[in-house]
Amino acid sequence: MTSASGARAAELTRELEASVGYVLRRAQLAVFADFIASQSGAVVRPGQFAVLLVIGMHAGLTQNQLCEALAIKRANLVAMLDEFESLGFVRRVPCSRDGRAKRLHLSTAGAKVLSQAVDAQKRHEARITAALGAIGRRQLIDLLNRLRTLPAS
Amino acid sequence: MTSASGARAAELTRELEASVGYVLRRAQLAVFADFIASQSGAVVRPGQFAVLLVIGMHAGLTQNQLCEALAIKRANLVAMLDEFESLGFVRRVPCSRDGRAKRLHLSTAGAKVLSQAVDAQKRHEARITAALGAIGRRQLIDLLNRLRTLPAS
DNA sequence: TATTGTTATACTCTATAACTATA
DNA sequence: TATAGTTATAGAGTATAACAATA
Repeated sequence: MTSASGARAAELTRELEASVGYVLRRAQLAVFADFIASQSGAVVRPGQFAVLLVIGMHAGLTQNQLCEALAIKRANLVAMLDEFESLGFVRRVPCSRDGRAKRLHLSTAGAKVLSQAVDAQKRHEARITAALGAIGRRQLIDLLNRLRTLPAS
Repeated sequence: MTSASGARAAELTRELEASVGYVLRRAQLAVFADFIASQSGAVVRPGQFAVLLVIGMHAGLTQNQLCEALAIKRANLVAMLDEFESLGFVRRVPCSRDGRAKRLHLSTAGAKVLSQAVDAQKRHEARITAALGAIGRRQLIDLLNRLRTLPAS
């Protein structure tokens, strides 16, 4: 145990710095902040970016498919789509084959916003590559993907 | 662009899987879920664990020092410490040298809860090491630490 | 019966402004 | 004046239960 007198911030977290969860969380916050800072004009948050990108790349997918792909709850997608629809970025189109489902499409305005966000994201990823190197970036993604399938307990 | 008909979840996120931010977030959620699942008895969330651990390892540090170390807002620490105090885990002791500050200490009960949480965290980290290997784990932490200092813009 | 989208709700995490008491 | 802790508040993110319409 260390005396608290004169303790500096870096010292206080020494034990936590060896914890994957802690370092992972701090890095994730920094990356998201950089993602936000990279935006110009209309600001799209990471979750919104993911939704717009998947709709843009897979026009006509249903809300349920989108939720399963991004691991978000159906109930939580509703408000985001309501906002995108009110901004004229996304259209919900009744599915002809299944009267319960709605297919999602980007409007021209939505495609433009997505395009700007993609440009910003490229600058953002370029800063990450500058920090890690291309090889380090690839290693990081591989290591993170291994964590996504941790045994349930 | 891919047809949405018959699209599977894994297909829909193909573009995002190359994004560090997306993979990082998904991994962070999985790691935190595993951290929670590793607990037995009293459940401590990751943020609570960090607070208890830093107090336990650096008894007598002030709330402000704790906040700077963990990058949390002073205002947001108050409720957590109120809860810990009401549970008898933490004591706030007026600082003799600075009448504004309060020094933090774990009670015996708090130390016991922390000890159990540390045991759980060791099992949690062991699962991570099993998934990544010791070398992969070290590489991951190094790569993540480089992301924590991304240029502001 | 089961599923899709929806509503309502609640809890956690985070952020800002303003207050108080001290320095 | 500046700082430490606090209060109040608001915005995101996430989770569950229940409902209507449809399968």
